[in-house]
Amino acid sequence: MEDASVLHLKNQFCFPLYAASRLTTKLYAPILKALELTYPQYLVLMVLWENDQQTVNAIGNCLLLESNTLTPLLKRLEQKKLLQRTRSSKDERVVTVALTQKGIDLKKEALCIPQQITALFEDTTLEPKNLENFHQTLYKLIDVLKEKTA
Amino acid sequence: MEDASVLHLKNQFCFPLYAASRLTTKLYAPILKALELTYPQYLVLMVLWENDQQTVNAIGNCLLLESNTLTPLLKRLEQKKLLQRTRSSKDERVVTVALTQKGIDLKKEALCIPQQITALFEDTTLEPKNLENFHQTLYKLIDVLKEKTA
DNA sequence: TACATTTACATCGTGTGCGATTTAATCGTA
DNA sequence: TACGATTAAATCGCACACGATGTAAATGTA
Repeated sequence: MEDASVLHLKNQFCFPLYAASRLTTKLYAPILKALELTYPQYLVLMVLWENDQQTVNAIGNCLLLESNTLTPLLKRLEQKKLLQRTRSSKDERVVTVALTQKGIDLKKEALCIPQQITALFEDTTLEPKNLENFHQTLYKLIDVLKEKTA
Repeated sequence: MEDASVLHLKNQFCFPLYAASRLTTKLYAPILKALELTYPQYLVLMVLWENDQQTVNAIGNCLLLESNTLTPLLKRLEQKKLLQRTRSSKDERVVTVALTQKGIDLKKEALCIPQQITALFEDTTLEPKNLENFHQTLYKLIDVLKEKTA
């Protein structure tokens, strides 16, 4: 008997991560559509709402993304007048990203989003205690993966 | 004091899922590159290695993907001579996907991949017991998300 | 001060994901 | 048996991701 079961989807942890991530994005989509945002755009704004005036590099460190992904994304947010990209005069290589007033104001609209998402889970059997463990393991996993893919 | 901490990345479970999923794909990339496969292509092959001769729909049910994503991906795998797409004669709407001999043979090369991935985690502090819980919660989460995004 | 190296961002090409729509075939039902 | 509804893929357009490369500015060092 050949033990090919190692190759079954159920026995790997890669696939469920991939599936859960995509489904989560899909869960946010209708809520974010009201703000005319995609999920990655929402992430960038969360980073800036927490700390305004960051470089492309700094935003990338928070989200684990690089300029090849961020530059076009930031340009789209700039076109929506939510932020402004300015090349630093001190170091011409650096681009600083700052929220516009419109971008700052959008935070008020976004404040209710976490609540809306949480509400979707209220009638489910996902135990908060398990979720706490889940959250911790997820971050441990990320740390390991960051090291292994560096 | 405004409680904007609900919007912090650390307090959401959406972001770590997104990050872990991307990092995992990156972990597989160099290993899959030896087989000239992308990660989603590898997933499709895993589905077919487990059960050959499936419709586009059936593959999509396994991976939670639809024809708009699968059709181009399957065409690329067909170009690589790993599988063949055939429109069913019984029901002309249905396309059946079958591995070629080359596709079947590739399974032997892939059998060592899970082992290689596992080996990368051997020196880490991720407890197998925690990972078991993690895996379970992940699948529960997927079930809930599937329902909520249906 | 020259100049190789490093750094920050941008650009390019390829491959997903996915909402929306299209096309063609089949099904259900009057 | 007509014919509207449903179904399976495909197509289209847009927005990521990301490896590889390019460009310009800053840095380190002889």
